[in-house]
Amino acid sequence: MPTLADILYEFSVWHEIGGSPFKPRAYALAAESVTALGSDVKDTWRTGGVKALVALPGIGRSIAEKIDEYFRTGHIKEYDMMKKRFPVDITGLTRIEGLGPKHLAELYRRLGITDLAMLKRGLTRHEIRSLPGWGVKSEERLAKNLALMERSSGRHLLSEILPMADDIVAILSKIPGVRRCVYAGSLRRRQETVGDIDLIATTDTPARVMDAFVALPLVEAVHEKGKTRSSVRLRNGIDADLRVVPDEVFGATLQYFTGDKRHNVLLRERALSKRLTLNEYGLFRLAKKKMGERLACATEEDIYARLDMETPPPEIRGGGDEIEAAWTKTLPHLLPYGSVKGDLQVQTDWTDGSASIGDMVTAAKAAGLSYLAVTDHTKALAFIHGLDDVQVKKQGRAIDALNRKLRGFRVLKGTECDILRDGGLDLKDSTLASLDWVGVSVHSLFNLPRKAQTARVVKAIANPNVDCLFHPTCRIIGKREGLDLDMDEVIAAAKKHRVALEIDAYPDRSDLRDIHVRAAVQAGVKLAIDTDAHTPDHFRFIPFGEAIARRGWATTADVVNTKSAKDLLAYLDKKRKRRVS
DNA sequence: GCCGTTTTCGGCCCGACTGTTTTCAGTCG
Repeated sequence: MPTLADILYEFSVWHEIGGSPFKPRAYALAAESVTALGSDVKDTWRTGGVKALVALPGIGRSIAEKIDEYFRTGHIKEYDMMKKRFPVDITGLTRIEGLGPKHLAELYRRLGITDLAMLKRGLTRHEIRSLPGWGVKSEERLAKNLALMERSSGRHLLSEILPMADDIVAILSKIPGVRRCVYAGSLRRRQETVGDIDLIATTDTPARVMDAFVALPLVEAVHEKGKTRSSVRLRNGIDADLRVVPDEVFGATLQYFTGDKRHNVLLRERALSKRLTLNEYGLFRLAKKKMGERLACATEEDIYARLDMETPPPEIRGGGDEIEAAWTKTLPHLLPYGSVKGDLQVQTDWTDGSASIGDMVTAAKAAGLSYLAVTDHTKALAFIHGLDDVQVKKQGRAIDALNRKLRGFRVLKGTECDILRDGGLDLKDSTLASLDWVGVSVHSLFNLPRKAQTARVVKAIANPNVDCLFHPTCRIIGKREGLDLDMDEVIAAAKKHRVALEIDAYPDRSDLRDIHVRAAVQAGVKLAIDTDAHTPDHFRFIPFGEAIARRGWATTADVVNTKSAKDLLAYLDKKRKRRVS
């Protein structure tokens, strides 16, 4: 059975083929909404049923009932019927650039093409060029884009793409005639994964800049090349789009291409309601359905201000309630980059880290931090020689000795204590009570059923010696789904026991993710932003953790390690009085 | 099908690029 998002997307394509004017958009937006929520759609449904689903953006009565049917029965009758009448691998085929609903319908009706293999056969036999509206060029283009799709590397972790994007921006900035150059899109919004690189350049000589762009050595193939927009495949398998505009409309273009799509649709609808129209060249008055005077274009702030809104930071532009908050001028003051003062999850060569405590301190200092917590694994992780109670005490004495030598930097004694099968902990309470910072986490039995897994985690954080739940869901992006946890229950337990939830910034973890951060913040649960550093080089992940916090609407006050070491220890002292020793 | 600082009815974002078209349809972001 395809995923829920795929099904909604296929409905959208299906209605597009059928010529329905507005249903395609409705289903497409619902599909995006479901994708953005991930597994939490099912949680929402489980706790609130159809009624709770309707409250989600882009989901109304009709779609909510289909989702309900999907979760209850594993099928959607209307979808199955649609599939019978149009047995086409819509999701698979539309991954090819330039192949949309109308073409799919044509290929199926005239040639019976339903999947990639049949499409390839049609291409080699040159059956496609003779279809009405098609020609040799469009057939060749389809073949080229199919090959590019097969060699595409899919979505990438933000941390992989960001340095690459910085390099490309630097290269483009040197093209003669370029005044400003930045990246926008999902990169600027700091989404956890990025599909392509959206670039904006301003210039008075667009043609020259475009010629230079598509001729760059790092460009492997050109999808499109126009006067103001070009799209290319880079040699590393990633697509990049460049938009070129006059410098004076930079703000409008930046707003437009930062997105996301739903945010922009809502914004433009809001503009329309004020008899204005918004595009990548500015915000204009609308007179007799024609564009009139330009009201704003230089900066994003100008545009939002003319719509009587605050400017939402890019990280929270998702087409949800940031629009409402911007309108009512109640946007939160998100935690600024550079706010984290210490890293509270660091592994050393006492277990599976690569460097000594001293070397990690040196690297943390160089990264601008003023403290770190040494949190080596515990003995349940035998294969990496996790520490037992005696070794933890011994490490503590080593840290005391190191602290006596350090100036302007503090090393906290900590642990990443394993959560055992029954929710018990891998170190004695007396050992835990002797530490400055106790993190706990799951490293085994990832597939326990939801009820048992939730009970296990909740029991662990109910231990009064625990300060933080590390990488709470244990997902690994692209590899491991993560624990089946009732996050509402975990968040409620964290609140009750005053345990912080970690934002593990290690790129393929990114755990908590944005929506759970948001739920934690709304519940008044504190967060810790850590890198999970295993080498000195890993402290560079901190901004990625800060980005997740920002996407979850967190402020400085929500994150415990924005405090100085002294304030953090004072804060933890209040908890320590309740500890069992 | 969704949605509401104009609305429970009647609206629904906007422009660039391509190819096959002599004025536009399809696709994309």
